[in-house]
Amino acid sequence: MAELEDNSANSTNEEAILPPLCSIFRRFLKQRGLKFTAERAKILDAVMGKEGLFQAEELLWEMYQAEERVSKATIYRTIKHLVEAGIIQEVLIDSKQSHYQLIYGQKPIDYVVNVSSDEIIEFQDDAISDLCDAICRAKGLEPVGHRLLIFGVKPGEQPPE
Amino acid sequence: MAELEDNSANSTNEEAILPPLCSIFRRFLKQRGLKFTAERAKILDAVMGKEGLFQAEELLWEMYQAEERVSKATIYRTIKHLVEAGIIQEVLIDSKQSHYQLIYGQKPIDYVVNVSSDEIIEFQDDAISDLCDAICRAKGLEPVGHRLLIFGVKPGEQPPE
DNA sequence: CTTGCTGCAAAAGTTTTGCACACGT
DNA sequence: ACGTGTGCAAAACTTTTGCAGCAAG
Repeated sequence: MAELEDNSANSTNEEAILPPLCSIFRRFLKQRGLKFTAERAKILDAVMGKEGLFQAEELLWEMYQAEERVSKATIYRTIKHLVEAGIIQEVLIDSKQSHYQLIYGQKPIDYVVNVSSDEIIEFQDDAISDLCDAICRAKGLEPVGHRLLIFGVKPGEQPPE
Repeated sequence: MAELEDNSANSTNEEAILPPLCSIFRRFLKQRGLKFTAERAKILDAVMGKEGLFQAEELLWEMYQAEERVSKATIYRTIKHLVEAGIIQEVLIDSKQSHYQLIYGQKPIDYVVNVSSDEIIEFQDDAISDLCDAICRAKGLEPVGHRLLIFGVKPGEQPPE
């Protein structure tokens, strides 16, 4: 089995000292009586290499290119586990396809979507995060994250009133 | 053709005096050289009767029950126009199915999702809306809306760390 | 009348599942 | 050994599209 290097801290998250992602995942799997297989290791590796958003088919294609052949079914099955492990998050941008992003050890990333051009701008804003946490607690729940898309148009191109 | 009653203000929005939704939609269609048909009228009617979230198949089923038979294809085609007309909004909750909600004349509704139970709590918060608008303008875009989901767990049931 | 619309069924695209065999623990 | 995982291909589902006849402007 391909033992993973300990490249847990990816490029967008260098400040915090966190347990290696690979260990996190193994612990999660063990705790559920699931197994850490070569395929899951490869997929985790591929996910760690992604910056920003990615899609299941994209991952499949890139792994195929990199000669890391894993079946489509396994990708989808593993993505589910990664989401449950809190390592990646599902970000819904359009309804046709799921997008994911690495979240382990990262602050929540939100998006401004330019509906005129489909351009997507990432941002992080503590005021938003704090407000979301407060709202969540006000509803009696402990916040575990949020997902925010803000839609805007280029000034001058108002949408239908 | 079934001429619509002027029931434009639905139950969750009684304060503002807005042009009837039906007129809004007709104007939108005319402006694009599209036609206002009996089917579109029936679908708009069904949408106006919905409170909160709904799905395409749900609408289809309810209309079927109400003897307002419209084909699946027409539902989907009309939903697209309603979104473009700014009458309904797509709300992405899970990646399997699109959810929609009436937005015309309504303040943006956001959601707190209890991931332990899949319960969805609606809320409105001006601070969030204002902050979103400000962030959007800071990116050089004119805000047209946003979509926010906050995820929380029942205290005591922390998700995997 | 011209152009767009509808319904149907088939297509398309993503995600899931059944099964037989292979592999962690 | 036992219980999961994997790959494959087929299935399941939502959403889209082509086409022939129909209807709105």
